[in-house]
Amino acid sequence: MLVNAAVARSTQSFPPAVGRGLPAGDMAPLDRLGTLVDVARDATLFYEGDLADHLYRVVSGAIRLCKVLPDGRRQLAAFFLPGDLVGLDLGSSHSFAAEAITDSVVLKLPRQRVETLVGENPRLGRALLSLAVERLVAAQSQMVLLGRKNATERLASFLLGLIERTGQAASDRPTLTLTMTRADIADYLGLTIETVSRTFARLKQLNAIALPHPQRVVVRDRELLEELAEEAD
Amino acid sequence: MLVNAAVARSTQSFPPAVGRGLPAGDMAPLDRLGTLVDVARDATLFYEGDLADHLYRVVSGAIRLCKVLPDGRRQLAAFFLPGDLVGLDLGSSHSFAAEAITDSVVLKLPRQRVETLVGENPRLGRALLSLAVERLVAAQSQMVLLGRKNATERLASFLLGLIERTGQAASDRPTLTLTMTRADIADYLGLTIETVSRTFARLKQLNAIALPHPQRVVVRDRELLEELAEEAD
DNA sequence: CGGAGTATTGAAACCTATCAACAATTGTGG
DNA sequence: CCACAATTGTTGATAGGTTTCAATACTCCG
Repeated sequence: MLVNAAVARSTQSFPPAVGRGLPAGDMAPLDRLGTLVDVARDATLFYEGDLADHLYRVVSGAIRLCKVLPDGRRQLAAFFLPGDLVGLDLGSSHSFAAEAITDSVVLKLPRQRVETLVGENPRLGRALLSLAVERLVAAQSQMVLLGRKNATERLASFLLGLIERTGQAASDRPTLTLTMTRADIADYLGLTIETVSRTFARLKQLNAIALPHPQRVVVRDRELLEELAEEAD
Repeated sequence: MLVNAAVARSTQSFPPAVGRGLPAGDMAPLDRLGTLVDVARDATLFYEGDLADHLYRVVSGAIRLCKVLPDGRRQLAAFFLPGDLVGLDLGSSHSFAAEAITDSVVLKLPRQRVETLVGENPRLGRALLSLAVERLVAAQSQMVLLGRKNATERLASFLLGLIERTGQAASDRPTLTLTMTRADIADYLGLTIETVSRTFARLKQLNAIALPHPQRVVVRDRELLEELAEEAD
């Protein structure tokens, strides 16, 4: 499951998507420590209930944060892409599990080292606070989606969010590669896989998107997608 | 709307419910600055889109954090009780509005002062980070509720959460006073007022609660309520 | 090429929303 | 303190979107 990867330390820079809000380079000190770890598809970074004694930075691949209810219902709270930090709830017990959606590489940072670093480097502390707040705002916006939006609005919002996060925002006809399955999307949007599938069909029929392949989405009409998403912003 | 209150500074200590997780007294420095402000029922602390240039601490009353979609659908992201901090997303634009549920008093802290204080006092920064993470975890747990739970499970979870937050946890037969209306509860749980009302009736019929008054809930069977809530924890 | 996993599509059931009427509570003024 | 009006909450009947159950198609890979 968790296998040490070829230790390619060096001063490599990770893709964006981290402190998309404010401080960018302030997170850099974190990359100086920690070990690179390979995580196979569907392997677990940490389980719900585990002590949160490590912080992870996604180097490549994709991670899902999820919880399973006693009767098997599942809800995803977030998708993490390269550059993202996983496991901010340091010190407590994880209330969600983290699993690899595809074969991934993560940088694993011991909690203690992180805290030492934060103690020495106030800017890093500030950057982490900004990041946590940013995540909180995103979570609240997902609460609006889950609480009040219908299936079409949910999927449209999801696709628009992916466009933002993957840096396709500038493109006039953004193309997305969905690393996650319909089940993951469904559990993230609070729907079933069947409804997700039907809703993809609806978006296709409305000419908002094309679906040359189940995993490949071509946005044909971004404005329409935005109307369908009913974003308040 | 926003009226300056009698300036009762002093070293009064606010009710708990703040850093319920880890650092408690580390938040204290915040109370040294800022002005007390009266907020009338249904008045607005800040609107969605406003620049977040103040942090608020609830002294008395209750605050709701909410967003309204273009067509009028509303979703609440949080209820804030005495001791809670409102407006953590300092520096950006508020993505949610904050409104008083009842006549309330809040301590209003200018952003700049807060940031200065954080710069001088690393423990405060750490406390704010813990708080933000705690909020994030709560938001994620609310995502499970909104995405996967039915009406009964939602209301049961909501009542149990209130018991925790209001310090009734120890009581064998906790009694809650609901300061918010059915509409607020509905918009927090992603339901309609009718469904909330019917679900209260169901909980009453199951003898999980008694409802001597629409605003007063007596928990008659906490274990049953916990079973009904289907909490994964 | 064939089998496992994944995605799509159809029909029926179910839970919640909607529309509507009524009851209870609160607040106000006489 | 009562009466009325306005607000808030409850309850009923129906409609509707999503889920569930089921069958079929597609994709990936050995």
